[in-house]
Amino acid sequence: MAQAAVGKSEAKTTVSPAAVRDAALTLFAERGYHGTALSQIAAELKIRTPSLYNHMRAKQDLLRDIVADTTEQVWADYEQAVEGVDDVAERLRNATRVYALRHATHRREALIVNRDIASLEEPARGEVLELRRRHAQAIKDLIEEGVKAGRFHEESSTLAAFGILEMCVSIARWFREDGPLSADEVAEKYSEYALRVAGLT
Amino acid sequence: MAQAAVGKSEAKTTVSPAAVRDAALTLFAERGYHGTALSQIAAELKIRTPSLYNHMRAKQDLLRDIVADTTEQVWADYEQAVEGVDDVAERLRNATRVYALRHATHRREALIVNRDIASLEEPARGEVLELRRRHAQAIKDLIEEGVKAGRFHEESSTLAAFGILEMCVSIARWFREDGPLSADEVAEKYSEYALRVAGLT
DNA sequence: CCTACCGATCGGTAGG
DNA sequence: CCTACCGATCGGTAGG
Repeated sequence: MAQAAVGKSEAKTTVSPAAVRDAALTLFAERGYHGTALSQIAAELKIRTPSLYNHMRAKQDLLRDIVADTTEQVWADYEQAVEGVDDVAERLRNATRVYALRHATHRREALIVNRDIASLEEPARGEVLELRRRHAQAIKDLIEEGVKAGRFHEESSTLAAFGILEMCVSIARWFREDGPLSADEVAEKYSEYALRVAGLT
Repeated sequence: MAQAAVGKSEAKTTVSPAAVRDAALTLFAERGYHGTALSQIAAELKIRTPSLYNHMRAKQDLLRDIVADTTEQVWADYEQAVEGVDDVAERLRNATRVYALRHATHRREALIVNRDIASLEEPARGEVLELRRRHAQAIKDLIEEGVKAGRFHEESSTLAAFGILEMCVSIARWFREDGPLSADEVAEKYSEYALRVAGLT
């Protein structure tokens, strides 16, 4: 909402790359990448379509930046969440808490990543998918480690890992900042659900 | 795969409305509604784009039929799954089992419903959303009923219901018919996860 | 930041 | 089932 800073007045708005990205975030999340025209992004910023090119290179670059940055941040969240935590149940709790939290605090980004990856061109697409695989594998490994340690008792680690992750993704679909629960509270609940799915004893 | 029945030979294939829908299912699921051109659907059927109009009225009608039929079947599945079942835990187990099963056996339909609803025009869009709300509310009601009966102990019925449903939706993203687990086995596991999230005692 | 404009492609129609 | 074709719109460029 970089746009909000200048209001909707007639004041000479200087559009920035960040403002273009923000408008793209909103529209891609609402209508999808292919469902959004650059003319709509321009209209949101109250400029003409060709003027967008002063702040970006191509429509595809907007998608790539959004998806790549978000995916990298998800992985960084994970690494930070488990760093230095010994107990495997706490590692899984932390990992799912930050993942859930990101889906509540970055709803547009999450919706785009989960919907428009197919619209992403190579090589970005492959890189993003690889990072996502690594994240899912890390969750799966945590479950298996917990089972071996006798803390969890869910043997289908792959199914459980996918279910846990997608449960968190769902937050982006319904969470509202002005709803009854804060992002932190929702993240706390969903990390608890994750431990139940893993079969915490 | 109505197309598979006639193979890829040069034989005079008579395209049918069902074949057009099947090709649309595959392509919409892969690339999204706006990411799929009618020329691509025609190419899949080895005919020219205008010939499609002998078997359909408009591109939007293809989407509407797919989404509306699928949503109605989800609701019918639910009603059948809980009918005549007294125990509330068994009702939740059955309801989530059939929902999970449908996402394994009708992957393309599920992906389209969960991705392209925004591309659906009114009034179909509103009708579909209403039926989906009713389904989510039914799951939520089951959880609350179970809590009152002392069978479950998860108080956040809304969060749990969304989490459970979206966990099942995830199946459409990764399930493979030739994978290690059958659709029935996956559905069984996920209905068990649902009971854990609900806090079955 | 704009107007003017490009080729390509879109969904869909006419008329066999 | 086809060819021929429609107006509209797409992402993007030229050139101020």
